[in-house]
Amino acid sequence: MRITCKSLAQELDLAQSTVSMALRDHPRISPSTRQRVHDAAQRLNYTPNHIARSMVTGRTCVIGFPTESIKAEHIARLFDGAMKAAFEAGYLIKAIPLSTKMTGKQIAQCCIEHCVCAVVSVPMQHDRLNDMSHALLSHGIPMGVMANSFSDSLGLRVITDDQGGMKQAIEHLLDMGHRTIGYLDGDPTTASSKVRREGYLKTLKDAGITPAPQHQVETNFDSVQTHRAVRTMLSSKNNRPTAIVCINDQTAMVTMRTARQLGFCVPNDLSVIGFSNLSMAEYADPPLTSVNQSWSEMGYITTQQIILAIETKQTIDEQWGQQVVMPAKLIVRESTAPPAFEPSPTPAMKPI
Amino acid sequence: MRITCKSLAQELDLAQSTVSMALRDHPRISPSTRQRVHDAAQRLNYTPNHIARSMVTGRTCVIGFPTESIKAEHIARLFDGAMKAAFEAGYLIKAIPLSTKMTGKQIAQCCIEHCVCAVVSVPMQHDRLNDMSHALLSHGIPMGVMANSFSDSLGLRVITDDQGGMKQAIEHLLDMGHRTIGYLDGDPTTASSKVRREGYLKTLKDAGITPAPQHQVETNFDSVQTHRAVRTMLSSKNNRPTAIVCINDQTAMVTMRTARQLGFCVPNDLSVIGFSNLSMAEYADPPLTSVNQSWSEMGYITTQQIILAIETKQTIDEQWGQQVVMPAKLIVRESTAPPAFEPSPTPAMKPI
DNA sequence: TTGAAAGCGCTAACAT
DNA sequence: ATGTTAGCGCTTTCAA
Repeated sequence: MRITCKSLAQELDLAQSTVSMALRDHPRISPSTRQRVHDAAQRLNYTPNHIARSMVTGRTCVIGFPTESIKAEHIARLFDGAMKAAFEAGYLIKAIPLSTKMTGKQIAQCCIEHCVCAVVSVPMQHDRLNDMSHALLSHGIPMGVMANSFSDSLGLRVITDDQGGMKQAIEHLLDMGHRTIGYLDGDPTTASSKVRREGYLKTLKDAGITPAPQHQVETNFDSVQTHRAVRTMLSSKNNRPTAIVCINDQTAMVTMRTARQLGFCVPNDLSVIGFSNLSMAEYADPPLTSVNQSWSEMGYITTQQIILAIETKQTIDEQWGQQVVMPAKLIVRESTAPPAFEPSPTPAMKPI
Repeated sequence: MRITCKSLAQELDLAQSTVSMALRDHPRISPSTRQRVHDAAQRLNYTPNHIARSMVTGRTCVIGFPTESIKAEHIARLFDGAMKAAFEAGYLIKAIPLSTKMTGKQIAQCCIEHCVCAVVSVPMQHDRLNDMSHALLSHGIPMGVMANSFSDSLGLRVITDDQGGMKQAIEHLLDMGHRTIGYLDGDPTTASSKVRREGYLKTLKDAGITPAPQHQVETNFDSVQTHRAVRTMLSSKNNRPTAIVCINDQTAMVTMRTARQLGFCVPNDLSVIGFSNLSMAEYADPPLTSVNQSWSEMGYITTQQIILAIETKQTIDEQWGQQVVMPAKLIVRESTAPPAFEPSPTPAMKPI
């Protein structure tokens, strides 16, 4: 059924090893033989068997991508970048589906079973990542972590400059004249939340502003909590923010919707900024100003670097603790504008 | 370095084949030996080598998922579903990145090289799909096609009931009293476009309504063209639609934004319906009524069925032309409402 | 320049 | 109930 080196060799009355080498253009095969082999391969529709090759070389040219889901846009983009970097280097990505209960060690085990040359990981809890990293490295399998802002080092890390991104967002608002800037956090225990909030606080501090505690609210990434938080902030008669910066785009979308329900016009009465620049930012009304994170590029760079590490046979010590910081960039759209010159009177609140 | 059956066998002074069978709980290995082997495997941290297994069984338990990109939400969801179905059956998904120039035959070649047991394909041009399908099937590799509405059969197809979905959308509007319903198409040459438009026309016809030609516009999935089309439709003094149904959610988002720019209130002055129910529909303002396509489920079912085909060794004839139709379901949110009782006067158009 | 042989880690047929 | 052997398709010595 399937044409193999062996069947080609029989066909051409050559040794199987000769065929194998000819197909890979090994210099010690004469040009004429090489040509004959190539012709026959073409004619008989020979397809190399990468599995068999892996068997002997011990290298599969496959990168594992463990994740619980790939639905979320940022994960899909990481995967996309990883897939492209892999492809360019002659590698392929195998998705390793995870259940929430799997430990880091089990994930590593799973990757090892499937003979991946390396692993690139989406952000996950610190302990899990740490366990996985150690289990993997003890088998000599390098790991890269994408978009995970933890400060201690595990293998290669490629992250977004969260703090710098937040700084741009705040400075954009400051430049336009905003002085009362609210902040909607998600889950403040995550690493990127911490770093972003630091960016928010530090940039304001450098401008001589200390935000009121009631203007910094945790939403737990929940629409209802976000809605309530925005409503509370905007109801303040004498100290309402003229802008709200959000931990992500979903939160920003809910913020814009809530503001409009309350009779505020975005951006004239309230500026809103998101974080991540998901595709919905572009389609929002008004289009959402958001801090772009280069998800695809993070996937791409991580994979590229990890392949480099494999191919140059870097030792684990050499990879350990490497870090690449991808710049974040504020994409200014139409959800931000200078605050009204005179603090606009709070519009009549509509009931909800 | 890596513990193998062989090294375990040496350790336990058993035959390598005994170890192999014990690990897989073959009944003919005595319970005591089996236990010894399992204990040692546990202790020495043995990890099976799936590549080696594939080598001898000839089955890799890997499904190929060829695609140019995985960024788009619908593709990511198909992948997610496929990944989960695969996992449950002990399979894994390998992403096969495609460049736009690859022919169907080349794609098949690539899948074959990487020794996939089966292929699940995202929607693509008919000829490409057809070539791929034939090349694959000639090697005995079954293929499933997800979300591709072409009418001729290639392997297994799992599609959305596009026409039924569109019918629900139109009936929802008719039930609320709409009689002038615009339609924004994308690229009418694609199969799903055709089927959806048929759903639109047929449902209206059954209600005794023939839509005006100027209310059916092709946007080519372009924001600028969509904007222009909406503006034109809504400028009509005496025959403007009270609702617009769109080929996808992005088009619907632009429609809502354009309507608002023109001073129309969605849904009171204009109802808007999208198609696909991407996550942005939920975050839109107002939240977008949209026809849900079960992307994950399509990926899941396709993969499940194709694995079934592999494992029951279905002949190609048996798979050929199988089709599963997934129901579409209108998700009613807040972008649709009954039309104003008296045709509302066209609001003063704002300049753009 | 080419052929022969070994072996990657595993499974499965056959032998004991 | 366990051991021995062959072989999956390929790469890589080592011989000729």
